[in-house]
Amino acid sequence: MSSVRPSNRFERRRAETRRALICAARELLAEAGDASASIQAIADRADVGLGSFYNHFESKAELFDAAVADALKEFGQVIDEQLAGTEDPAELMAGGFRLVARMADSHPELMCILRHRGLSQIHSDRGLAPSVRRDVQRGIEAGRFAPIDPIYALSGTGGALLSLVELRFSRPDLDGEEAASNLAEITLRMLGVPLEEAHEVAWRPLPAPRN
Amino acid sequence: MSSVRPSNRFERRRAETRRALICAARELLAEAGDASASIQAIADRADVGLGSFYNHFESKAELFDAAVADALKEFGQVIDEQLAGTEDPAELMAGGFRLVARMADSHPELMCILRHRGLSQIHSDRGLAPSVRRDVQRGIEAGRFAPIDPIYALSGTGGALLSLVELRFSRPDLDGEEAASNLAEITLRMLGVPLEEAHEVAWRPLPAPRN
DNA sequence: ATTATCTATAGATCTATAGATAATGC
DNA sequence: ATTATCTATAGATCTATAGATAATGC
Repeated sequence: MSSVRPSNRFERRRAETRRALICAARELLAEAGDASASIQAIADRADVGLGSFYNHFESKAELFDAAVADALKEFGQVIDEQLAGTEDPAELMAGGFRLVARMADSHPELMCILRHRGLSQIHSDRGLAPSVRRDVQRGIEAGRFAPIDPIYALSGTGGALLSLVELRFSRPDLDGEEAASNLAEITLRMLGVPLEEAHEVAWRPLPAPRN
Repeated sequence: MSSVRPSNRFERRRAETRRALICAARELLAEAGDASASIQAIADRADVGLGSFYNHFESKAELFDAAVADALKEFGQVIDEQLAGTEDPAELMAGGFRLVARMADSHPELMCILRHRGLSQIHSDRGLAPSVRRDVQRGIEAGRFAPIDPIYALSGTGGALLSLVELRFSRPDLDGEEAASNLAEITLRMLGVPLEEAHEVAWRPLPAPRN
């Protein structure tokens, strides 16, 4: 799964073309909110000949799927990295919500894609889902969360997270930090964390961002 | 807002053409999951001349927006009708979740549209949002739910509901009733309903469906 | 020699309109 | 007479490919 460093210049050049196409697709996906850009427009944005597209992808859908997967992967990496030092599953969950709200400002392209494609990826094995599933499992085992089939916990938390993303875009007038803590708080309740505890964790100061 | 009964045959014919176009758009939207159908294909499906499209809509997006609004309106009506006799806000909320899960089987077209377009409509003033907002408000006033700004309650419950819809489609192997009750239960917790009470309400027998 | 990329283009598809036709109001 | 609908089509756009060009491996 991990991308091996291409051995020779041919493969590097090929990989670079592919990367440029995926990057262009991510941009256009975020700008339009859908996959309506023409292949010509994608190739132009990637500064790549039209014919090259067909060297890498059989259809536009295939490229956009790859672009979404790429964006979700980066999304998961950013969050995981920022929360690497946190152990408590409840704090991890709340931290995730609050970092996502901030990413609406710092990584708008990523958040636009999540907003439009996230729902169908809630149970995907890429992006944030595996981490969330693991944290839920851990929280239940530690008695921090009430016992529940993780698939429902994942659905509930994922849905709440996506609605937070939507809220950040559709209501930019609202305070992002406040929205994130509020939604984090009620999501912790959803997982069975007592009311006072959920409140405390969701509004606790965040660990300082890494580099 | 309510559609007045057209007075003469001209207006009825015009309304019928518009209705056929919206109906066709709903079908194609549900089938493809996006707005990629051509205007020609829409007109064909509606059994209407291509030129007629431009008598009613300026662009494809305008028609699809109208189709989504139409679907959401019907969605709200179906749910409201089925839950007309229920008073308790917690029971209303749980009932909504469970009816939506059933509608994945009984109204698949409606649910497909909700699945792909619902997130952006969470705070809309059409569809189910106004009813949910009202029920949340009532539940807080009655002390059934913990106090919270309704916009966050709406975000959280809406997100959980949409993830239930997604789950019904992406995992048809799961028991729909069980999924609905589980997600209803944790959503009630989210609103501050005590654990045992949330469980009881979410698994309580539903009122018999009305004709 | 091999392989990726690029340019040019054929053919398909789509949008939007013009002008003809059919149905209704008054 | 008026208005909605329908048919036919011009022009734009898009997809996919064929063949030429450029870069690298061995």
